Amino acid sequence: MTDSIAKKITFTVDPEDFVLRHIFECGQCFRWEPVSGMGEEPFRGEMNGVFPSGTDNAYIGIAGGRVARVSLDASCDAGADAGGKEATLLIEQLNSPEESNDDRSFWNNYFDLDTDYGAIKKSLSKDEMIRRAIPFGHGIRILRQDPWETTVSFIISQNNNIPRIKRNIRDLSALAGERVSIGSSTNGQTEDSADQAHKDNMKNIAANDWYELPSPETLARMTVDDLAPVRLGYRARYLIETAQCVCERGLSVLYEDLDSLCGVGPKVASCISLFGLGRRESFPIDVWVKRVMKELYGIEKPSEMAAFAEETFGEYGGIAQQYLFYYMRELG
DNA sequence: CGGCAGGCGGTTA
DNA sequence: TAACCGCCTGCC
Repeated sequence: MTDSIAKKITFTVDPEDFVLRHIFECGQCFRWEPVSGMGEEPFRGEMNGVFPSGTDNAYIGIAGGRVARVSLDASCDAGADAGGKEATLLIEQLNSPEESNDDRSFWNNYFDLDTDYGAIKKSLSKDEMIRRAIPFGHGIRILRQDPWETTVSFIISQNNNIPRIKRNIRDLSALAGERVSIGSSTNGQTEDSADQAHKDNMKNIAANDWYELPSPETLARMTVDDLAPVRLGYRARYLIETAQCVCERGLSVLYEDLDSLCGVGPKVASCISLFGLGRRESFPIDVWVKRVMKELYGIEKPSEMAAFAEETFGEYGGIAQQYLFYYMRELG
């Protein structure tokens, strides 16, 4: 990474409520990868969520058209008051979108830094299971992601695994998205598919450059054949049809409207609401949650889980879901 | 080789 | 409305 062109933005955060690994590895986002220490070239290989030893506090990724390296310095100590710890969140941003005049407010919003997670944890701790789950994922925060990106991401996520979801999103962006200009990158274009050659070519592009997700307008004009190199499987048609709907009607904020999109059912609509629309009460029910609900609360019927979550977790259902997820993951 | 992965669409009772 | 099945793909 070329330090000279990076814009540095810092925030003071409470490390108890802010852990990059918890934020980026919980399955809410798919465009961040762990990178090794200061000053080194970022490594963006297929990590499958595994960290190189000792380098779990820096990530590189893209959000809101901004490519950035994000790190947290853990070397901090208590302030004079209240015994609260502090850490510095450092964002080294490599580019700025054309019309952006306030990158700082973008990241402040993206990481939802005005929300007091300590208070949320306290509220959720009224439930004994959540109280026990929190230590395993205490630094989670629900990011405020772009609704369209969230929609695309979670349509792709169905019946899929995280490494491939990440790869699909990256390849889709490389194939059809706008290249992000960060000053020193190579140029590359591909058109038709001699399959293997195209695949290799695209891998090279994706490895060296950053691309934004294609817009609804771009995707709506594409065909399943156009998207074949990305190897989305049956999800390609879902994406195109959804893009066409969004172009015609806009992306609704209503759950019922989201649910009616092609390739979007209850789980994906809940994820869009939670991760893309800031609806913290939204409680996505996936296979992991079903296991948790059975193991910890003895609820076996999926049809009863939403109501249970609403009663038990209320306005913070989505955040409770994240703590439970980490709890379950740790316990295996 | 079959099983499976952070669901959904479509079809049946 | 609940239960079932097939699905692209990649990895084990």
